[in-house]
Amino acid sequence: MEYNDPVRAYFEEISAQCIHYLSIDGVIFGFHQHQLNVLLLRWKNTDEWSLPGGFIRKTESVSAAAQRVMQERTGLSALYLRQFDVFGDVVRYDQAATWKRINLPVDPANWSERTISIGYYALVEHSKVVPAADLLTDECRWWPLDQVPVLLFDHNHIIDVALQALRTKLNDQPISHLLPDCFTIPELQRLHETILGYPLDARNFYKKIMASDSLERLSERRTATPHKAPYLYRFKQQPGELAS
Amino acid sequence: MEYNDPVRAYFEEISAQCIHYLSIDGVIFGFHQHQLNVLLLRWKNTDEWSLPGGFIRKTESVSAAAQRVMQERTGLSALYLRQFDVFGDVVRYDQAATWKRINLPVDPANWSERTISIGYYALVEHSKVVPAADLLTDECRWWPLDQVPVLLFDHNHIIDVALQALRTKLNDQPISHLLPDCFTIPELQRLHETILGYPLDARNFYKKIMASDSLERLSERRTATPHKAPYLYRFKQQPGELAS
DNA sequence: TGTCATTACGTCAAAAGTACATAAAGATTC
DNA sequence: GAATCTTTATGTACTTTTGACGTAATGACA
Repeated sequence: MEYNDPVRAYFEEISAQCIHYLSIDGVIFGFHQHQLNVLLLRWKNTDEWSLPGGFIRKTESVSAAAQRVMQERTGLSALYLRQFDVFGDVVRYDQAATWKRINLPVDPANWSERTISIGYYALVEHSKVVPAADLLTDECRWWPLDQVPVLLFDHNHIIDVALQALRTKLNDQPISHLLPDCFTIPELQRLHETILGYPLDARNFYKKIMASDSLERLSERRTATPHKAPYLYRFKQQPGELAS
Repeated sequence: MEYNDPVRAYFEEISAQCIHYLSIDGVIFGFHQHQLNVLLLRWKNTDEWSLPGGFIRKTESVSAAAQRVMQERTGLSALYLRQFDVFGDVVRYDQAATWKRINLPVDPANWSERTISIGYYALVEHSKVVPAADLLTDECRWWPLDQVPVLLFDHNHIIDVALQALRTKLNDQPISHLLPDCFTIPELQRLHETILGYPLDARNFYKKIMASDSLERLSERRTATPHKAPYLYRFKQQPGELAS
């Protein structure tokens, strides 16, 4: 209806330059005000939301495609990305109903009958993100994880699986990429509590983090706090991983 | 050269019925004589080996395709499968050299310039497997993991990644699917030692396994052993997972 | 000056992990 | 048949990790 030439050109470009049947879905996690957030997109002239995603160009690696897609929505480069699952069922959601919800000018006989999606999650520093919508969407913004609406496609399910993968990862190692470079121990604790979904004992958390020997304490403290000023810390070596 | 009508028909069928650019590679692990083995295929009229693999039919889920591919090589159904990574680089290996090595009648301009592979590993009971070659191969057999030759494509790398994923999984839970239904504790210990790559203390291993409370002891013992007959055990509930 | 929430670090006991002992079972050797 | 040898099954003692809880210092605010 409201779709114009750029949109049609966009679809034609995808058709011509990208790998059919295969897409990337990205769960971009941010941490803000004691809550895990995910970045969602609102489709043009609708109230329907979905995860960011995209297709893989024929001359582009899968991980590069994931980087590109996530980068376009966040404005950030060198994102921390992890491939966590593949969503490859033949019928992943009600396609006819979905096309209706988003008013897409798609000829079902023409556009792919089926898409296999490679799931990536990204961990980003919330405050650095500048959300940007794409050609098909009007709005890109953070949603607190517990307020995410019923999404398009099977994206609620994909978020669930991504969160599960994130929790599993947290059991092994402290997670840094969701926080600014410098942070306090209590802030890190809030993050862990939020991801895990249950409270932790501050004293034991402190001990465990210290025992892991992965942080270095800076001389500064966090000022402008109503209480005792906590020390700032930084991860010793940014656990140097970029893509899968 | 040696390829005949069935092979050409096979390629045409894949072209017509399967999803291009996308394949499945399967690392089928077996355990035999204190060694981890993988099932490999020798390509027709060559001494070149590769992992089993295949393409995904347009009306088939990815996990079903993985099941089918692995089932065809092992003769087993309801395999324990895990998707462990996606291999999506644009250039995964030297394609021209590879086509030469396997003498395939492939027109490079025609056949896919690039394939993204979804990696699955399977854990199977070695003795139950009846290795079966496919149309493109002459032979299918077990290879001890530490004797695997230089494989076609990037398959040595894929095996490395699969093994790493398997080891990570082992840290969380004892692995059952590589053993027969009934087994002794020392046999289970050998398996764990083999996967991890280092020896374990029998007494501590016994204690840990017992503490996990996942085994039930049968009244029988393993006879025909040159030493004290060990008890047989079985996993309490086959950790009921089939596909991803 | 005292109150109060919060941080930073401490204590102690239970649980889990690690090193090392030992006795019983079955085959082999003398 | 007795002694030997290897392997299994279970035990003990010590160490490290984890979990519950105590408390003093800090800084804002009443």
